[in-house]
Amino acid sequence: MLSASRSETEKAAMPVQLLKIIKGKSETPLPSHLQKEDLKHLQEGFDHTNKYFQGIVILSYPLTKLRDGTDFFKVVLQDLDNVHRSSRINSINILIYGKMAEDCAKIIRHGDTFVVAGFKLAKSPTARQDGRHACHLEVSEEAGSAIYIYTKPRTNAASETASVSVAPKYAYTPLNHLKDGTIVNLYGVVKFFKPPYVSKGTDYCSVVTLVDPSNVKLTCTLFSGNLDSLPKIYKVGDIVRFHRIKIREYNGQMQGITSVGFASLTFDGTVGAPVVPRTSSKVYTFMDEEQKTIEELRVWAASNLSISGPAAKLSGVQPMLFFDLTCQLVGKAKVDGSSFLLKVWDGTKCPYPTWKVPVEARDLEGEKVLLHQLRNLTVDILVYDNHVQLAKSLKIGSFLRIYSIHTKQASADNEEVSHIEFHLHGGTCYGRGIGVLPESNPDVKELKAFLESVDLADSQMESMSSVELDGTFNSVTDLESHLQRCQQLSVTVLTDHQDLNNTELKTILNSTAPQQYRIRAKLRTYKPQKLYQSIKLHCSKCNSLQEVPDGENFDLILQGSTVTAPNPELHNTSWYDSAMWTTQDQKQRKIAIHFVKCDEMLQQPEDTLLMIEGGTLKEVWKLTKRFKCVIPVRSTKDDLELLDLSAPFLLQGNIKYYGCKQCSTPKSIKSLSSIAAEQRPSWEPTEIAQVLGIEPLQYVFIMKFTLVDGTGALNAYLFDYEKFFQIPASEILTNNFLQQKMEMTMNTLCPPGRKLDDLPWLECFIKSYNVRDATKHRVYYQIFDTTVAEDVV
DNA sequence: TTAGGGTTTG
Repeated sequence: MLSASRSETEKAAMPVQLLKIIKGKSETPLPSHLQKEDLKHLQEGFDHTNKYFQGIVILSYPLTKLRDGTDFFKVVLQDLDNVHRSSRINSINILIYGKMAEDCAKIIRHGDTFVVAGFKLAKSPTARQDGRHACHLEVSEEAGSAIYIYTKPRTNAASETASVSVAPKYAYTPLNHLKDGTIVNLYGVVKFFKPPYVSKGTDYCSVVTLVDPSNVKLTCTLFSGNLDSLPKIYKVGDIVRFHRIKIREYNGQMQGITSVGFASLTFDGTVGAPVVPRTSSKVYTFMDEEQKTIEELRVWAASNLSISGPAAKLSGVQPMLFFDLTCQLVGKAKVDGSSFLLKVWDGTKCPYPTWKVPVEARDLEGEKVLLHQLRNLTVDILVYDNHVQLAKSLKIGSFLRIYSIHTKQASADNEEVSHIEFHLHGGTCYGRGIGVLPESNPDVKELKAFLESVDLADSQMESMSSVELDGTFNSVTDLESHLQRCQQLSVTVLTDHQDLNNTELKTILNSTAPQQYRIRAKLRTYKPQKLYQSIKLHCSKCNSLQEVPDGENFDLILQGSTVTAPNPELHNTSWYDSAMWTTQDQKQRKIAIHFVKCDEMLQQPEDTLLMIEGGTLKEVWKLTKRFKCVIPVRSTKDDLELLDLSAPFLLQGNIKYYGCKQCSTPKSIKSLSSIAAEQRPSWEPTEIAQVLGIEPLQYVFIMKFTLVDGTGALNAYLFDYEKFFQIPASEILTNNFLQQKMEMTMNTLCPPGRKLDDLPWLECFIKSYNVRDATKHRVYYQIFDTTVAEDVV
């Protein structure tokens, strides 16, 4: 009986799902706009928009149907925060209607933590009899409610005996085990995608190619009449979970296609980013196992998926290329039957004159004042054919990613100089299309912050490339002569091997690896174009690479650590003095700072290492300005300990030092006392890491250079801590001057908008090496013993 | 049904 209802559950396309819980705390955060509401505030007349109520399931009733056939499910939640208070009333009835009732009934279990948002509050007709809260909460999908259920991992045995229902346990098929004619659940890393577009039939279509650690590719063709139910993929590297996708053989290869009940979750593929699913489902399962899968796929993808294409800014565009642009829509206008105009900006200025598509003023939608203010920063993008319908529906002010825009150099008869045109051609090759990004997207947040910082007075200047603004070049003529010089001499030099002769790229490409060569070539293009994206963290022990975590992530970890108050028993020891205070605000946060003594003496602030508990990001940051080193810690019962290794284990100056999660075995904080015993400790990060059992990660530039020399083209990787650019990779993220310097260097090595003939030469030393796995063998190239020429930097 | 990845030619 039970097993029958279970298979029914799985067939019924029912994503009822659970979020995971660890150490009593959910790791999957609720949407940030939601705020917790106390039981006592659940009263008529209060505004409950953007509020959620959370309680423990203490009772649930069988799923029933109302007279009109609607499913109905009632649960009772207890507010744990109120259990020990004087108020007698600490439970409330929740009435659930429709599909949500059915979904919840299937997975809910006594003791689960139940979160409800978007509820309607009404007088409870049974309050007198049941002694519960005077109001009840009504929830349904139609009312826009959302339910999140946090559950502890349940064993199969537990679910077999669960009295209410059985949580569906999904099995996921690796991509190398897919069989024709089956319907499966799977995970994959997005290798390629076409954002949803209007098909020639009745539906939207999105094509997605996935890979997984089996190294097998699967291209899926997804259809839906509802744009929202297609996966919300924003970039290559995103991770998806598909439920109930049908597998078919097509042209000798497996292919995925939507089947009844298809559902998807999409996750940011960045290592260390919060694991928050993007989905249109209000209710879905998500447990420990799933989170682990995402984290593993991220790590796998970081070292196995090629770095995503250039995410160019308008300031970095070159003629005759295709690129993706993240931007904001400022205006739009109809042009003719087969094309439509979008006016967008990203806060930077295109270094070339850009074309303006003539349209009737009355056809132009958008705020006139803003369109005028931004006239020198917006560009006109003409979209064609199948993209017109979607473009028409876009809202002014929304944030877009336009994929595979084509830049074309052209000149009108009445123009002396050529201009650059932006086209989004018809068709969907290479993922060409338009995607709308939500405001919660990290790239949008970054763009918004940048747009807000743009000084419109500056943008009125006729030309604003970073090179000219830098002040090094006083005029365009200076820049020209500088570049001319670069065309004769090499812009890079070898630091060794000067006696070797050059080898043509063609010869290298036809040779076996491993070997080393001296080459003379031009840098046709490079990735990533956003230079800060070239900075990664490298573990020299396990050789892994990871993204540099963002400040937001650190802030969250710090916030999480304030849950544990400093333990006064650990204060004032032989090797540190402690100070503790409580903030005066509502939160009454406790902060403790432990000043490490050297040779039993306190040092000058600029020589002092301190440990902090309960601090905010801002406080930690301020301390780094005044003290030599800051180590964020938290109290345990009998010792201080480092925070999670997703946070820096040490901050020194502007630099955050991270440890490798895989290779570190954190030791007791007491180990630091061995350095503190020295008379004048230098507090070297490597030494601190060593005594704390941390394998430090090093900041490194990773770039892919496409080099050409007339005989061939090859991609060579640059893996550089400092030597090539003569800029320490560890410092560039926090130093504007160094960022400008690096941008200028790249503009010299590969000046934007130049024909191949006009590019400067680079002298490089490269080595080839083999990379083999079960199915493939490839030869890679890496640049080494090379540096940017002195008069370039 | 639609599309089935591998740039338009405005």
